[in-house]
Amino acid sequence: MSRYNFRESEAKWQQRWSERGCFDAKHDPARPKYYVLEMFPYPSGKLHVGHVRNYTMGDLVARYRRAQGYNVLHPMGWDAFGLPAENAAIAGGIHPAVWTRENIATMRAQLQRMGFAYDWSREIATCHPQYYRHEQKMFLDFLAKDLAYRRESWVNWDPVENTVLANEQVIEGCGWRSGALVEKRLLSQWNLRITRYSDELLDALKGLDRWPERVRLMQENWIGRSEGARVKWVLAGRDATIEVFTTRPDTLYGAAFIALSPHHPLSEGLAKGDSALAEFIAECDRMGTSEEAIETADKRGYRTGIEAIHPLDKTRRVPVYVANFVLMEYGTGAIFGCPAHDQRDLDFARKYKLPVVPVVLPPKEDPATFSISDTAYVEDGTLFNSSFLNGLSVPDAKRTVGERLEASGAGARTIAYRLRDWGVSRQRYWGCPIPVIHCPDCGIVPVPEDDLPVELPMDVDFDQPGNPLDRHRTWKHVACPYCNSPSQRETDTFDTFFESSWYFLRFCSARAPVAFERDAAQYWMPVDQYIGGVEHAVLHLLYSRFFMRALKECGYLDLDEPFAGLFTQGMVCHQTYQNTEGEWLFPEEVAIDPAGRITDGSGRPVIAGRNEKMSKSKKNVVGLDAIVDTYGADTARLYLLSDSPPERDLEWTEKGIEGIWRYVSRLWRLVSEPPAALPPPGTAIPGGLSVELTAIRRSTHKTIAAVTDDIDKFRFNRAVARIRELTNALEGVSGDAPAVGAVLREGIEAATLMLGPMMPHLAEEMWRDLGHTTLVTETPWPQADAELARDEQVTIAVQVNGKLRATLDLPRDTAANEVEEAALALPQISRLLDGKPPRKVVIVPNRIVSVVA
RNA sequence: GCGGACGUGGCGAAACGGUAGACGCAGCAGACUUAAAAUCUGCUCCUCGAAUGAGGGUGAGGGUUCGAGUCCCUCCGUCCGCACCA
Repeated sequence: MSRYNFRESEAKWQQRWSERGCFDAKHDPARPKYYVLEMFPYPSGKLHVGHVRNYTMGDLVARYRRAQGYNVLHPMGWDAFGLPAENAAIAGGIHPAVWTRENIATMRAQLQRMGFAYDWSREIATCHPQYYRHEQKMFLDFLAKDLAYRRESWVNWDPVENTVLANEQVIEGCGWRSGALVEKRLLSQWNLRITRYSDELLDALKGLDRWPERVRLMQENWIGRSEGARVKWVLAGRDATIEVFTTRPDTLYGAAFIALSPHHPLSEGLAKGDSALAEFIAECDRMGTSEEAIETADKRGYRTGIEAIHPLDKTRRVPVYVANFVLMEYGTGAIFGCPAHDQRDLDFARKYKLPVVPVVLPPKEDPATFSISDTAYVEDGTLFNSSFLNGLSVPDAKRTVGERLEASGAGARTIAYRLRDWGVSRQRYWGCPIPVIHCPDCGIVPVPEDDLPVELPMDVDFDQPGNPLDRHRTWKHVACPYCNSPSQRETDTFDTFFESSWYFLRFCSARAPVAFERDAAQYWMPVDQYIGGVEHAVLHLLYSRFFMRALKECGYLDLDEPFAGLFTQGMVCHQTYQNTEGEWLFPEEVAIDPAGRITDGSGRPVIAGRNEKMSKSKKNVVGLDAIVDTYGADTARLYLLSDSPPERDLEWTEKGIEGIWRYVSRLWRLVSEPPAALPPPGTAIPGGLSVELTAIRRSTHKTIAAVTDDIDKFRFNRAVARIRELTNALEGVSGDAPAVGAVLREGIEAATLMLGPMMPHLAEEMWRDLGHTTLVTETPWPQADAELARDEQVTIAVQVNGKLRATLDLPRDTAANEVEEAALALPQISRLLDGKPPRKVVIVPNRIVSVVA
């Protein structure tokens, strides 16, 4: 029995595809295009099987769409700037550029071994000056349109590493590497004005009907639109006002206090003459911003002694507090508290013994007796204790009070967003330099376009903590391009999400002297199918949507949304193992001894832990190279597609991959030793087939229709199951008549073509063995013949009182009265009816007869 | 606290409101082997039964329907996102 030699075969077909340029995308407006993209990887080292699941899905889509006649763009590149490269430099003395280049070479070779249908002529690496020069230009354009600006903001500062940390890099208030307690620091940082598009980004989510509902919801919550009002409160005895933001202007008559953020200008002003307040503010700053710090901290306030005059009733006054729970970054940095109808305000009021006056009466409550105890009432009701608002519902009261505030100039209805502008400055070396110069005379000036790119210097050292650009002897010292005074370059670099916010545009014309050619982008964009992890739901996926709008405003192109279709795939998981000391073990270090115990190979016991996402730190990774060496790329690909629905997590098991390998061998045997002799390609199938052969043909055409539908709907696991059903049936075909071979050939060819996007190498090998000289890669997707797929005989279920009692084989589309007659005549049915006529009979054509006794 | 998703055999999972468990993994039995591996064939939701068969079964409870894994309500559990957002 011959065995499929995947080693030879996979290398051979990869070479054929590459020589023929099968996957090079050509700009051709006459043809319908299809842009498939998987989120490009960070070149972290080596790929493990967990990494390649989404590339396998993307490749399936790309090859499938190509077979359907689309002009497919399917590129690959490298998100090549980032912290791990610098860490490698610090730890191993290797330059980040070298480390990154080597990793890219390794990972590119791994992807090529998998046989992915990428257009490698469009490969990009974001750390290349020919890439990042364009985003420096974009930044200058953003500056000109006021989409980029510099502002002081509070950041996470690691005092040991002397650098800013992202929120994700702060673990329980400490730096993830140094372990040092992270401080809040006020630093001058570049920001991108994403908030200019808050409303647009929110509204356009509705149109993204091929995005997962979950991701749209996450973005919606992240943008966090709240309708409310700004209300001005005049301070008694002072020539000043406080503006608060509220979503409940209807409860204004229930106001019991004003609370200011510790960073509110008024708080800071007052603190200058009030050392106790200054101390209170300092204490608030010391409080961490971690989840548990917020969870456990009490709501504390400092009473300033100032009173504010009620905007709707000049005779009423409320005390002004500075409170630790009020955020300067949201709304106006000041609130009014209505204890009766907000739980947090109620807790604060009880603590500081402030009055609790209900102003919304719940239905069926008596206004004379209704009072608030320890739970605020937040539902709808009828306004009372509220002057001109009395008797109104909450929505009506909101509108009425809004109109009144606007008429008197004391406030206005407005909308607040949770979304903040995007801080893009990083005190890092391995990133794109921010193209500005600090001149003592001209201030901060942009680098002239002709001087771009501002390239990273290569001669840097990582001996000391902090940003090497800052310490570089010459790089940062330049003359001001406008007045020639000695000046300094900005030494911060961009957040690496800057690069990934537009790389999909670069792929449209990857070697263009501009960021991207407008024509190419207008043809290829938007990405028709984007595939990646859900962890980017509000980061990369939101930034990219913002970039499209910002680039449109700067005249780069005329499109809003980058990704028309989005699919978020599940993770690949594997069992974890720990020894008794709690150290993690790689799967290959673990063995099962004859007694069935799990050991570490030298006999010491090992504890099998949870099934978790493959990660280096828990060592539950399966190397890609080892799998491809043992089973081949196609086997790995089919396993990743077949075992779980694509959106769900997949458990990688040795048994599972072995099962796929057995299937690969069976497929190989199906063509190399078919159960009946096959006629040459193109042999017509004779008429007058036997019942058995008709059934085989029907399976073939049904399978084509079902698999096509399944792939369209991203149900890859089901598509694989259908193909297996078909090949199982084909294995059972036998006979000597010429029609047998012809029908068998039709089935095997269809299966081969359908397997093409999943197991491209094996499919090519099978196709050639079937006698074809063409490539599967260049062969159209098979077409189902609806006529041939239709059943002539159907099995109809017969229920009595909802319970299945019998089945009935009848010709398709048998008349209802005949079906009913046949069903009632069945002995099992007539026995149950006991001679009485049924009360009711429901007939669903070709499916079911439901008898009510 | 707010928002969302999910709950089906030993396991991964299928199932336009219409025969629950397709397809596969694991397991059991058999064939081929001196033997093992590989391969092939059959069985495999639970209970009763030698068997035709009968009864039960999709986290729990209720409802709608001729008919509910699927739709509606209540509850339990798991997972995810956001979280002092006024």
